[in-house]
Amino acid sequence: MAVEKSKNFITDIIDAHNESGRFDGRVHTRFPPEPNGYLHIGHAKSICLNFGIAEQYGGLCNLRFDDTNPAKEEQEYIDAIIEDLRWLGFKWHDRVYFASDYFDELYEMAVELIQIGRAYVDELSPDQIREYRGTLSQPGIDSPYRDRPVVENLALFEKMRDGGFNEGEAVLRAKIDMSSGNINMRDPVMYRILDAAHPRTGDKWRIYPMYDFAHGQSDSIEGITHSICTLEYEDHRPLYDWYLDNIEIFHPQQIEFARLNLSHTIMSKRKLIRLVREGCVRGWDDPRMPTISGLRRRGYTPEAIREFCEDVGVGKVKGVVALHKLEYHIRQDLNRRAQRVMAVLNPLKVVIENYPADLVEELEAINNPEDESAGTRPVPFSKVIYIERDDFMEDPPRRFFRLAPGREVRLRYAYFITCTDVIKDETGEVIELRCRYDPATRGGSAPDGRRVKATLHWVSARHAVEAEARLYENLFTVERPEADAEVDFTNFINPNSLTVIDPIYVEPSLAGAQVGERYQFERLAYFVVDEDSTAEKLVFNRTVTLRDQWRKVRKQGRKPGKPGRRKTARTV
RNA sequence: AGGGAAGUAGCUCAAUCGGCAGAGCAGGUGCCUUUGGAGCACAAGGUUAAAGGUUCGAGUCCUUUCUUCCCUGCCA
Repeated sequence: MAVEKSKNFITDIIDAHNESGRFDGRVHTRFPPEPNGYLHIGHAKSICLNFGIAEQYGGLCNLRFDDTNPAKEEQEYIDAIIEDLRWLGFKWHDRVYFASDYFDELYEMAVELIQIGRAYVDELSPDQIREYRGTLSQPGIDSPYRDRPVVENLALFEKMRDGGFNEGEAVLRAKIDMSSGNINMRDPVMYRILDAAHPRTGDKWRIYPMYDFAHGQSDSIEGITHSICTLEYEDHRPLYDWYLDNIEIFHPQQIEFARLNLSHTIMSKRKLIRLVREGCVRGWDDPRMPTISGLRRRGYTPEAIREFCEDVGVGKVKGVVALHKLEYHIRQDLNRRAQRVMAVLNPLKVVIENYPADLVEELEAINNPEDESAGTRPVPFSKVIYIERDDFMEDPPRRFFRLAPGREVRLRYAYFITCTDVIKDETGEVIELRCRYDPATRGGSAPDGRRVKATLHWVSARHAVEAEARLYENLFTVERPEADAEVDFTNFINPNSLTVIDPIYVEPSLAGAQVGERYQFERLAYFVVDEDSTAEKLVFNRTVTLRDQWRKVRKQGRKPGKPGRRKTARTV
């Protein structure tokens, strides 16, 4: 497959570097997740960007875990992140690294900064450090420990490393400028003491580097040329540059872009973890979650996600992308590849009175009209079938073309039928339809050329397979659940985000469906077989509905009804 | 007078050296149809945040103003 040539402000910068020869034409990026949660669609944008740019320029992209905080990071997340990246289809070969791989080198670099008088051990308490830092509009004050001699700092830093201090009693700080307008430059902490075992280094260390001290140097060690990160690190770039310049090692270019925000969902890891821990969803891979694993279980394809990221583009403007856009891409992809089947979610029994009671016909159905090679399959037809309850109205409004008393419609791949009778229970609810079929319309077309306005999907009652359907809607009822600082985002959780229908009736060809297989239930939606499926019962997750123009028609159809209300209002 | 960044269609992004402001999605209208799907056609959508300046000509260059966002973890 050809590499898509995308152009954006980052490729402009790279092009300029290539012209000036700053990196000798080399392009080497990295994707640096912190293993403290699962990857989500926002990460996908960064992943596509970093791996995509490397591919586009014939360069490389490393996978590097930013594991500098053992208090928050776990092996479970490392494994999940790798699985998600693989699934998305990106390859880093053997270039998977960990910031913790560089703890020894980082330590030596810190010692070097102490030796040239640019770092010192501070014994101020955390609270004092905050006070001394000043505020956004007021400069900070130098720590009383700021001007210790080099030898003392060296000894103290060793003491930190060797357990001579407790957590919070001492930190190593860069000596930069306590009056800087950029708070990151007010003697930032380089190392802190953490009494936590690290998933990879065990208990070898009790001091751990801060992000700012680890990231740039890790980039440098790996020979990264373009260190692409999100906008909130713009303020950190001077510090990124300062460390590299003062340690005097290879200097990559940090570039910041606007991370992805999606409407009707949240992207903050801290909040996603709350959804999981507070039981708002069934786990990180709940199909309602914006996580990669959630989208996977929902039935999304890697291709659709990648197309989406490409479509969204890269810029520096913070905005919110409409969820519609993601849905557009999964429909686009699934329309091409998903096999069509018939399934009835909300059944209405139909008895075809003039059809022989014991006859079963095998009708030929097209598996995928978008892909002839997908072939056909037989679908059994018999006297009693189920149709969708929504496909019948006893008193149909204008523009409702489906079944109604006396009306003729097509049963897909089967026959034209005409509704002759409506059977109701004692409450007046329609429980069964009586219809007659035209034997001459077998396959779905009339020899006399007469046409019908609607085609209905159906399932033979005798042959129907019972299954469970899980219908998902947006997890949140508002576009921006995080926008209101006063109201906790959990208040906007959509109570109807999951609807379970059990049973639904699916055509018998689905009997052996495998977990992960994607289908289009004709006229309804795309579904994927969920891992909760058993030999006895299939479970289908609704990935995304088909675009439903009837909904629009119905909305407009209400308008003619409104004048009546207005009339009433006027007369009152 | 804290520091940093961003303002182009409802949303996300384009616009070469300064040369008639474009695309995709959403929304609208219509056509077509054995998925009311898919597809196709058409129309609409803008004082490029604002003002001033330079210029034959400014989204683009200069000045000022406005709005929004980020930054006061021993998180990343």
